[in-house]
Amino acid sequence: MKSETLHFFDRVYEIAKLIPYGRVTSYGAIAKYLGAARSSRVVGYAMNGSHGKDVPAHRVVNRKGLLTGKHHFDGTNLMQQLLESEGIIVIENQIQDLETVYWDPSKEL
DNA sequence: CAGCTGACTTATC
DNA sequence: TGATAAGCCAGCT
Repeated sequence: MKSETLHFFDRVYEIAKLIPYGRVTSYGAIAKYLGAARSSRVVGYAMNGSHGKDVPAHRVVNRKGLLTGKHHFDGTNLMQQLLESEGIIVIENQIQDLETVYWDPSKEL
């Protein structure tokens, strides 16, 4: 079971890729699904390495539905544009109707 | 080589 | 009930 230790990043990428269209999830949700609910920081940090990959990091937000990582995107409101493009309402970097678009891997998977 | 920071979350005071 | 502290892993200085 130790071989899965370093796969934390890869796991995050896998989950992020599984996020359905028009849905979003939180770092903690992914972390919890991986068995490390308190390692949510690592999930966000993993997104740092998602650059150049097929990981829809724009679909991953914090527990409050706030686009905390939007600052890390190429432009400024790119993350919001992508979410709105999927039918998600985003105002002031905060997702509206979060409960509606929220996607929990622990429940859906 | 060693310590700090960071796209967060949960628990405690 | 609101604010503070600690925890986690990996990359970077």
